Amino acid sequence: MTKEPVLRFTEALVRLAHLVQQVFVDVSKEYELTPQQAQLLCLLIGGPVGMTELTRSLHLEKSSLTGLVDRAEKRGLVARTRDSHDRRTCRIALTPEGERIGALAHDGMTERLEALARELPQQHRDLLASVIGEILTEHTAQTGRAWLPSGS
Amino acid sequence: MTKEPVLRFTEALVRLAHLVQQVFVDVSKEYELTPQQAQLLCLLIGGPVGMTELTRSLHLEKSSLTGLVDRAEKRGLVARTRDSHDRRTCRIALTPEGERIGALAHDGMTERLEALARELPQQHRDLLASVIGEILTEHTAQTGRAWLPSGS
DNA sequence: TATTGTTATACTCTATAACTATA
DNA sequence: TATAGTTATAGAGTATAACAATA
Repeated sequence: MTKEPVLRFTEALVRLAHLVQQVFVDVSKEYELTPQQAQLLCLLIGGPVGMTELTRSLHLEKSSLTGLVDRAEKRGLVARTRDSHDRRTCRIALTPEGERIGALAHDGMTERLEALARELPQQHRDLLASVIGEILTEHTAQTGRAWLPSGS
Repeated sequence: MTKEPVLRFTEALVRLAHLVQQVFVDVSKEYELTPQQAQLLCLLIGGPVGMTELTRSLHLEKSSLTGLVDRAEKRGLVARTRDSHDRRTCRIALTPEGERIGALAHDGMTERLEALARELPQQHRDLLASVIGEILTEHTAQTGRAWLPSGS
């Protein structure tokens, strides 16, 4: 028999999500990014991504993404590249500055999230990651890209 | 020895948070609420709360909260009440309609989050809640209020 | 003076609908 | 015609700074 947890399962999930979100917001602010911009940068760390794929990853309408990319481009963080045979499409790539800030933000968040669990025995940490993994493999697409949000 | 998890700990946290957030967004939309309005309603289910306490719970500046409450009030979901001896303060309470929608949204989210784990053995679910509880008790204030976001 | 909350302003984020360019 | 992306527009969310009312 397992000990009855203090928190209900759903409440634990919601509160954990809020905590992670707050880390995201705080670290983004440190680098003068909005959380959405930080998420975009983290998503692009693995290499350029097309607009359509980004709308799916970020769960955004294409026009919303256009605006997000516009503002990130104006700040010199990303650039649109047209290197495909289909001249309608474009791919979004990090600029050197975007690469730098994106890496800093990513590392900052990783550090802060690790810190959340610094009192946790390694065994519990692995357990948590494993069980979360069970949930995620059922409910999110596999893309291999780090920090891809939930959706397909 | 514990089996090495498939996901790194921080990546598991981030992706889980995105998944929960998406549930929040989806369910809110079902009831024609913004996620922020839904969060506000859920927070008020336990009873009226003052503006200052709300800014802390929601991690918002007071002016941002004024706008959020204004819009929720205009939709008939909440009402400002001035029942204190200090006539500067006000408390935000759910209207009957807000109570109704808030309960529906809360239950909808609970249901959807439970569904995420329906393939998980109860033992794993309890384990997850326990370990998350360990993290939360260290990093969030105790208020006893359901679905309070991370902060104090 | 200090605190509580609002107002004014500016910007970001988001969606819907209409549009342009390419396929 | 269909698809990829942009533009136009409207509304929500957020922060900073200045303000009003109360303590």
